Amino acid sequence: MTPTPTPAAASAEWLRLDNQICFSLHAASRAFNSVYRVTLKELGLTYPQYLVMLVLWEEDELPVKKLGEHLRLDSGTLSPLLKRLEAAGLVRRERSARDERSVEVRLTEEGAALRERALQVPRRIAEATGLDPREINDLRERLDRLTETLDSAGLDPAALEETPGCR
Amino acid sequence: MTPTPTPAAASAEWLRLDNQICFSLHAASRAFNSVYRVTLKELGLTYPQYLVMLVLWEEDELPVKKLGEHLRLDSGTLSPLLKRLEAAGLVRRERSARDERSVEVRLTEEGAALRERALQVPRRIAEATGLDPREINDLRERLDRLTETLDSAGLDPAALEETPGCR
DNA sequence: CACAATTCAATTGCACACAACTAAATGGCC
DNA sequence: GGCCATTTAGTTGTGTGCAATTGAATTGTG
Repeated sequence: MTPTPTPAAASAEWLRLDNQICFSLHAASRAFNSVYRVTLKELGLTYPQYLVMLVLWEEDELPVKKLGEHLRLDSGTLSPLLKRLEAAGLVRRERSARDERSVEVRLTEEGAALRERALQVPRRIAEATGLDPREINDLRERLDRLTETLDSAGLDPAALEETPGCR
Repeated sequence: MTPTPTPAAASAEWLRLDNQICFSLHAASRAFNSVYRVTLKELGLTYPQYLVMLVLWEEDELPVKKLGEHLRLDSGTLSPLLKRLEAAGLVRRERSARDERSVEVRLTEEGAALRERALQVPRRIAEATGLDPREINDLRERLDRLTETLDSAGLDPAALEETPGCR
């Protein structure tokens, strides 16, 4: 099938393979998102909002900055998202007294209470994946390692230089 | 650590596990997206636009509908995206003569020529993942199976009913 | 032929995601 | 104390992603 063809043909082959892998990741990500959307609809949360609530259910109160580090999201994404959560009555935002640059995000009673209804979400998602906990855990570890590798590769500008064939 | 605790505690544990898995997927997806963004910048393409171009480099011409089936995207996403590609001079859109509901998308010469410069993209991405082709293929297959399972689970409204504990 | 159901692309509205920028507050240094 | 670099949220602009709707074209049925 691929008997070490010419370099150009090999690149073309890679372009097809790449086609497959980026399709796969893109599709899986959106399929997951879709399942979460359906499941979270009755809680009135979007998927990213659910992620924020997950952190808050563990931490109870923390500045936007810390939230962003947990979720790898910047203020451009979090500011409007948190405003919507505040408008929904699930969180409060208030300037820190100690450091007025910082905004502390904390759960309202309503927000804390929502956790009870959210307890059923993970099981539903796990069922939808059709995987057992061991497989889920394995996939999670792979994805974490992949993310770490991608981050370190992506943030390094030198990586672009040391790649021959750019010109 | 988890010696078959009370049901409520078990759900709480799942909520933490779920925390991990959805973080992982979310982060991996965006990390990938980020690497593609950097790599595609010099081609003047976004990641979804690159996906569209990949299809067109294989198919050369096809209606928006088919494109959407390949990519699992609807016209709400594709219409503005294709307009941008057209504005960039990479594709042409024209009403089909046979069926005037349909819009045929085809590459311009410039769009076809861009393929040459895109040939180096897959290798860069593969390098950034730090995985060998076998591992990439394995991951791809897992993701494809997962997507298939998620889609069939998500589109079935009965799945919500047969889940006890919703009330 | 007429009419209803279907198909297809486009549009609208909402919610991320992220780059780039702004503005306020803080901390370090002289 | 005064000044400057840094930190922190927020804002703006662009580009998806998707649900819901619109409108034109086509197909099926009587």
